[in-house]
Amino acid sequence: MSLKHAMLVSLVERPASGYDLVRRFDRSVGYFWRASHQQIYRELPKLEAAEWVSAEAVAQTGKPDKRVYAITPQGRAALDTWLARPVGPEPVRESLMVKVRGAALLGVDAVLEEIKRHREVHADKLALFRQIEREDFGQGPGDDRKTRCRYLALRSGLLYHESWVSWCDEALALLSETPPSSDVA
Amino acid sequence: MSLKHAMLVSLVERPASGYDLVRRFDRSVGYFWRASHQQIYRELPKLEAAEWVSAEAVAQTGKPDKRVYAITPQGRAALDTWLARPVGPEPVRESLMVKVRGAALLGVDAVLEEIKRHREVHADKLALFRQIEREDFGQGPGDDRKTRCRYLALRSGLLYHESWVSWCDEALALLSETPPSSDVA
DNA sequence: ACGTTATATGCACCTTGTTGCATAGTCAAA
DNA sequence: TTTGACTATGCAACAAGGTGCATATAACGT
Repeated sequence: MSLKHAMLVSLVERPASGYDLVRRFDRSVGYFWRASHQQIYRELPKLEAAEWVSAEAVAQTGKPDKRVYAITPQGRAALDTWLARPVGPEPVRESLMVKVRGAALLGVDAVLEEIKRHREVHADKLALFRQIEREDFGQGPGDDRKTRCRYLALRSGLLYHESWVSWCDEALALLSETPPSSDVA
Repeated sequence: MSLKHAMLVSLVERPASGYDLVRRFDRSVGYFWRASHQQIYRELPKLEAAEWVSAEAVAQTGKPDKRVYAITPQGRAALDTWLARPVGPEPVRESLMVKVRGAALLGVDAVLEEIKRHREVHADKLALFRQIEREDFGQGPGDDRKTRCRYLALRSGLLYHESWVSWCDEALALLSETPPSSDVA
């Protein structure tokens, strides 16, 4: 429900083309909301039809023309409404956990590999986020609201990947040492 | 992609009707994979068409008739294939974080309420999971594979909600004390 | 001349998930 | 006797997301 709103938030900062939005989603916004370029380009005409954004064609030299979108007052109002509307946490969907449940019944080997792979992915993200924390927030979370919000977004990613790495370690320890015959014991 | 497989895993334990599956998803499986009854009933004919499950009509006294589904050897094979196929972590999609990013630009008040609500939800889950941990795993994670997998699923939920509660506390502290004029300072 | 990378935009098809509605039998309580 | 709770199963419409494919300009290197 909130791809539209994530795009609006991005457009509040400054107007952008579809391509710009894709890149923003790949960078900052993408830490907490993934979207493919197909999805984004598909939403833009809808946002325009709802008059939440206005579009302007911009000719460029040396590059293809582009369409630059800006948020409208109606879009801004829609965003305010959405911000005020309480929404619960996203429902959890973890296929890794489905596999762990499967491991209980079907054997643990394939899942151990999978857990190792997940650990690696999360550890990489964690290292990246820790580096950003050192570089951008070595002096603390900052004083103004904007900086602190960026800091909190980063912290959210940090805590998330930290807890996953911890879990993977626990899981690898517990499942590796389990005697193979334990399921019939 | 893994609602089908989550259902198969559930059916490996024992055959079940659609209604049984719904209840299992609401209870144990639902800690890491949500599914509505509409979704589950929609998948069942597809699983049957793929011959991953077989169905049998069962007449009951005192209750409506039901269709009981059991996993087939082909279903079991499909499940093994899926377990062995590496899949990355689920993409992150956190509308709360989109709102926090919005708060940086549009004001913090609505989002503070939202964070408080999230904290409450996560704290409730956490309390529940801690209670289950005490009751079922007071003596530790257990010795056999099945128990340990249940334990790990629980741990995953625990760590997840713990990290959210921590984040909410950080966020409330940082955003409450931010001087309201800081965005123009 | 040829491939690669970056810019820039999209369509088509399919799967997955949500929302609202619909039906029907049994049982217990009010 | 009606109301509500539990069992049991679904359809229709829509929103959201994923996969694959398609196109075009222009800079840069080889």
